[in-house]
Amino acid sequence: MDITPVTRTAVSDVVFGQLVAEILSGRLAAEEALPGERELAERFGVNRHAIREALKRVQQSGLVRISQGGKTRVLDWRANAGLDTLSQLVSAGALPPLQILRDIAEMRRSVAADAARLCAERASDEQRAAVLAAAESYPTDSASIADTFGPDMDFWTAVIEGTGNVAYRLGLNTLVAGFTEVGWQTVVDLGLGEEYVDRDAHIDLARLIVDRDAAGAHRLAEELLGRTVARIAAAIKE
Amino acid sequence: MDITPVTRTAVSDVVFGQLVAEILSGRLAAEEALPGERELAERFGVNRHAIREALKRVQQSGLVRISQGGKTRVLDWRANAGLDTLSQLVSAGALPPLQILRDIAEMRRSVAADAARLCAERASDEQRAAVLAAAESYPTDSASIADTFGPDMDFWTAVIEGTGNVAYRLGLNTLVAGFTEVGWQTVVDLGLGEEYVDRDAHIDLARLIVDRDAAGAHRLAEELLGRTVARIAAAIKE
DNA sequence: CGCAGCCCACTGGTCCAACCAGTTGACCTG
DNA sequence: CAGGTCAACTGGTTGGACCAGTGGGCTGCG
Repeated sequence: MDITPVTRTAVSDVVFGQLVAEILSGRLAAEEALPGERELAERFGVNRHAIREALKRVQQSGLVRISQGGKTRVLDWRANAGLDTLSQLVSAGALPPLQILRDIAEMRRSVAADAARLCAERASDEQRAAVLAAAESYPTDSASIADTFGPDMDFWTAVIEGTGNVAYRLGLNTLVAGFTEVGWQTVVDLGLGEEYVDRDAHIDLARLIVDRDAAGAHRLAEELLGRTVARIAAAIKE
Repeated sequence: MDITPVTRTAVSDVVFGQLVAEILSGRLAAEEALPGERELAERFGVNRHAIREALKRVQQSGLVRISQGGKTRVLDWRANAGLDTLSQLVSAGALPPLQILRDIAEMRRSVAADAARLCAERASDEQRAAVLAAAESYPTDSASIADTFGPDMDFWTAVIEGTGNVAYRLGLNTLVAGFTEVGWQTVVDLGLGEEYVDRDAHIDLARLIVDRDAAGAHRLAEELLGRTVARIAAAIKE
């Protein structure tokens, strides 16, 4: 027997999801006017308040412009949406999952590589020790990719924590959210993520950081994360 | 006479802002329970619906966990908030503006440098031409920093557009939003942003991109944006 | 006396209905 | 025909009622 916890979804969440999908997929073009709240409420078969809760969130995402008295209009999401919208792009089916995966991997590479450098440069002794400890928590060889996800998160979180850069910290959260949305089932299927299992490389990287070898840490991190980028790029080409 | 357009702020926006500020500033600690919606409505002096609209957005920002029947609890924003929360950090006064500025500048450096590389590698002819055109639109010498903001945005937008990386595109939006929130008054006051005015360097960079010199473009972009990072770092030290 | 189990008070979720407040354009007036 | 007026939209706000989970206190059985 396979039990999954029931997921009770709030109506406003459903409305939000559908509106976002309409916009990101381009079915609602930029500058186009949305139906009025009352009409949306009728069409969705829900109360107007639910529509408003959803609409406010769509606005927060930078996807529409709401103005009292006037109509609510769609914005060009590429020019106005924030990085947090990344994860919605997947579920909206606006872009092929593999492309989003590649984009995430590329951003991760440059951000994490720089983080490794900064961490080596200015992290405290405790923070650098934490990085090494996280690296050593990596499972040995035979572990499956799924089992490596946790330790990998811990490792990079420790590195980024060592930089003291909030933007990197929050950016990591967003990228992980986007990645999760794509689902690492895709990752497993494609045989991506060899890098994850490379325990030794992570320990080497941690040592470089502990030794304050900023340049070396930067180089190794870039190489390490570049592997994933290359794999995805290869998968796309097929 | 100095006329500023009146800004009519929705009550739910005010509530949202205050709640976010309470959380980001740490006055509401993680795992702490928020007052009930009915009590919040009474304390803010607004209707419960307004509270709910705000609360839903706070949830979307990853700052609270809402559960029907149970109480709404605060989350650890460093571990759960997305990059879009960056701009709120400023207005909430959770962190010194200069630190946020530094963090943004650092992230911009690594992202934009990588974007320059990728753009040189794989942008179409039209896209690379657009980059060059944007660079040439830079004002000459005597322009003030404020006047350079527009052209600078255009230039980097063109570069990132050339990479075809959505994550970079959306990330740029978020970083700019955060930067704007800090207010470039701070930037001007500190005499930061010499880089902005360096028209020649941008044209050189554009040429490297047009010539598909990925490594060269990466190096120059990193140097160019690194100037800002260094300036801010120096300002912080004082 | 101890504890299982019920029950109610409290949480958030949804709905209905009304009214306020800007925006817009059709229409009427001079 | 130019101008101003006003009514019919738009979103913004309020009140109140009720549904639906949660959790702790109380009750009553063993």
